[in-house]
Formats: sequence, C-alpha cells, structure tokens
Amino acid sequence: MNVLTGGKLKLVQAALRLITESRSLTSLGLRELAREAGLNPNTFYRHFKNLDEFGLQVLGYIAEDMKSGVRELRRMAESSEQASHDTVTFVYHYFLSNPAATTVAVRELHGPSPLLRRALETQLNASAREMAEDIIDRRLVSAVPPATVHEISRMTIRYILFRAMDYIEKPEQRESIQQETEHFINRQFRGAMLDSLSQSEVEALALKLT
Amino acid sequence: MNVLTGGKLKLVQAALRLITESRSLTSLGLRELAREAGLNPNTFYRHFKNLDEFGLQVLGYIAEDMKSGVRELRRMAESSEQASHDTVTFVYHYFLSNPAATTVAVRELHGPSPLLRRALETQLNASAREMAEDIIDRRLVSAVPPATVHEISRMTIRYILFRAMDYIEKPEQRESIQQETEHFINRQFRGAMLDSLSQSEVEALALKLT
DNA sequence: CGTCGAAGTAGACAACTGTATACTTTTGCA
DNA sequence: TGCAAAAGTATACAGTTGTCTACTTCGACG
Repeated sequence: MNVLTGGKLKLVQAALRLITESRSLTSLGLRELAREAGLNPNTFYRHFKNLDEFGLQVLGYIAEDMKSGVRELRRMAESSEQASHDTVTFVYHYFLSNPAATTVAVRELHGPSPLLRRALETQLNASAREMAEDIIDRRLVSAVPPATVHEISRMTIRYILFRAMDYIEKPEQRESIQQETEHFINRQFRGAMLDSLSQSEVEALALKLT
Repeated sequence: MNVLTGGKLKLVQAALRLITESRSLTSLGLRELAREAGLNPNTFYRHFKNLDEFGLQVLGYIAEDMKSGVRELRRMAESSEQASHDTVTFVYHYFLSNPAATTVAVRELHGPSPLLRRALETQLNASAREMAEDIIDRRLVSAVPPATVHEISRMTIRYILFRAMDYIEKPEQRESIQQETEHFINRQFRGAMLDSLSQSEVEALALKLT
C-alpha cells in the first residue's frame, strides 16, 4: 500500500490546507509547509528530496482520493436512468467535499510546473477514458461513434473541473452551474448525432423543428 | 490614452517575458521584475504601489492587446461563409502570436489572487457577450434562442482559452486542437437546436438518421 | 535489554525578498 | 535658462527562504 503516515502525511495535508486558502502548490515553501504541519523545517528532507518530488506526492495523494470517488460514482450510476443529471450532481458534490484536491488540480493543470502538468493531464485522460468506456458499455448514446464519445468525455471532464472552482466558491451559483453543465453534456452528445449532416441539412432540420 | 511608457512599460514587458518561460504572474517578485527589466528595484515603487496593482496593470495591458485582436477578427469574419472555421483559425493564430498574454490569462483565471480572477472573468464575459451579439446580429444560428447563444459563447471562450495553452506548446497537436474546437462549437450549437426535444424524441431522431 | 535505522530537532549559513530613506539624474514646461 | 516634478539609483535593514552538518529521540526487532 502506498498510504502516507506520520510526518509525510502531515506535510501533505498542510499543503492541501494552505492551497485551499488561496495558494498554489507550486508556490508553497518548504518552511511554510513545515510550519503549517507543526514540524521542524528539516523534517521535510527526511521524506522528500525536493519540492518537485513533494508536489508529485501531493498529486498522488489526491489521485487516490479521486479514484475512490469515481468508483463510488460508477456503483451509483448503475441504477440510474437520467445518467447525466445524476452524474453531474454526484461529481459536483464530490468536488465540494474535496475542495483542496479540486483546487490543486485546477491550478496546476495550467500551472508553471511542466512535471505536475503532465502528471495531471495523464490522470484526467484516464478519468475521461473511464467515463467514455462507461458510456459506450452502457449504450447511453449509441448514435454517437466511440471515438467521438472519447473526445466529448475529455472535454467534459475538463469543463467540469473548471466549473468546480466556481461551484465551490460561489454557493449562490451552484444550481445554475449544475444546469449549465448538464446542458453542456447533452448538447455535446446531441450535437454529435448530427455530425454527419451537412450545413444545409442541419438548416433544413432546424426549420422542421420550429 | 492609457498607453504605457518608459520604466512602467519595461516592467510590464519583463513580467510577460518571465511568465512565458514558466512562471505565474502572482508569483513574480519585485526584485526579479526589476532585474529582468534592467532597472533598480526601487524604481518599481515609482510606478506601482504594490504587486497587486502591478498585476492589474499587466492585465490591463494584455486586455488592450486582446481588444484590438477581437476588432480585427470582426472585420475579417464579415466576409466569411464558414464563420466558425475561420474564427477558430484566427483566434488560435492570435494566441500563438501572443503567448505571454495567453499564458497570463489561463494561469490567473483560476489562480490564487481573487482580485486578478475577478478582473479576468469580467473581461472574458465581455468577450463572450461580444461574440454572442455578433452571432445573433448576423443570424448565424437563428434556430437557437439568444440566451442560449450567450451561454454557449461563454463556454466557448473559456474552452478556447484553455486549449490555447496546448496549442502554443504542442505544435504537433495544433491541427487536431483546431479541429476539436470546431467540433466543440458546432456540436454545442447543433445540440442546442434539439434542446426542446424530449429524450424519447431525440432517440427517435437518432434512429431516423442512421 | 541493546542497538540500529528512521524520524525529528537545533543552529548556522548565504542568498534572497520587500521596503524605507536619502540622494542623483532626467524631463517637461514657464 | 531655470526649476520643480518625475524617474531612477544607492545603501541599508529586518525578515524569510533553501540547505547543510551535527545532534537527539523514537520505535521496531533480535
């Protein structure tokens, strides 16, 4: 098991605490970390070679967290009709109860450290793949080819992640964020059904629908 | 005119240079800035009260830049049939030739400074509104209600901004990023045409299309 | 119980940071 | 031309940072 204990854990949790209150992982200092964790600065070196290695550990820690979230999601969605609505509800609730992990992910995905960026991207793509395969297996949108489902999944995962920041910080907008996210997903998939149509065919269809 | 000159300009440009090579605006130091600009650290105080004020100036500077970009875009799109393709092409080219501004925007939109976040959001929403009104005025997608066009515009602006980072940094992926972006836009609008349909009506339509 | 490695601590180092005060140079304008 | 304001510089200060070496405490295990 790769579970963290003792000082190592204390340092990682200190980082998450600091990040939640408006910091970025890359900008954290070793002494600051130790102070927040209630440890001697030098203890840091007992566990990590440098701050980069530390950053990766933090990412690993939240990845573990997210994976269990996704697993739970799968179990739940199994018994659901309106998959997109329930999924979105669940995912935002997950982010809401893991604000630190969410903030880290959003900040570092486009942050200054190429190392962390790469790691996060890999992780997001894995989640997107899982989501896509789930959708394909359950034939939720059989009218859309698999490659397109994968493409849309990647976009959706990222979209949700960005909105998650607002969702956490602006409680009064939560409902509308959730609705917009559902619109986003539904429109992507419905729009993809029409991928094969030409511009003029779409216009004809539009006329028929009004 | 709000145009910058002398030391003020030097400092702002120094910031953009530093940010391009993997830094974030919020993490820049006063002395670092002055060094890069070839100035005495204290000169900073002649122009800015503190680093927050400096950040806002930098944002203002790139906003000016972007506005002229958007104006040019409008002039160009006027004479175009395939609006979405040409627009996307143009926008990415713009980002490509303004990597620093792009990087700042992406980093700080979810960065640690609430002040900068707010300022950027306002600016993005303004761009989205402009885009939406343009689409509505030119009746490019008359089958979709105005409110929805605004919603989609906001999403699109953000989506493009995020992809812009990859577009800049991964030349070999540029073509696919551009294609995916076009897919994204087209699917959003085409999907929105079907907003009023129920799940079962959509399924019926899907069958007819295969 | 003894011992050995891991975890944690203490103190010191040079380098860097933001900021303050006092001084010099440049610039715009009457 | 003269002079005041703006822009830029020099020096100094206290506080912080990452890192080093040397020391102490803890916990597991034979």
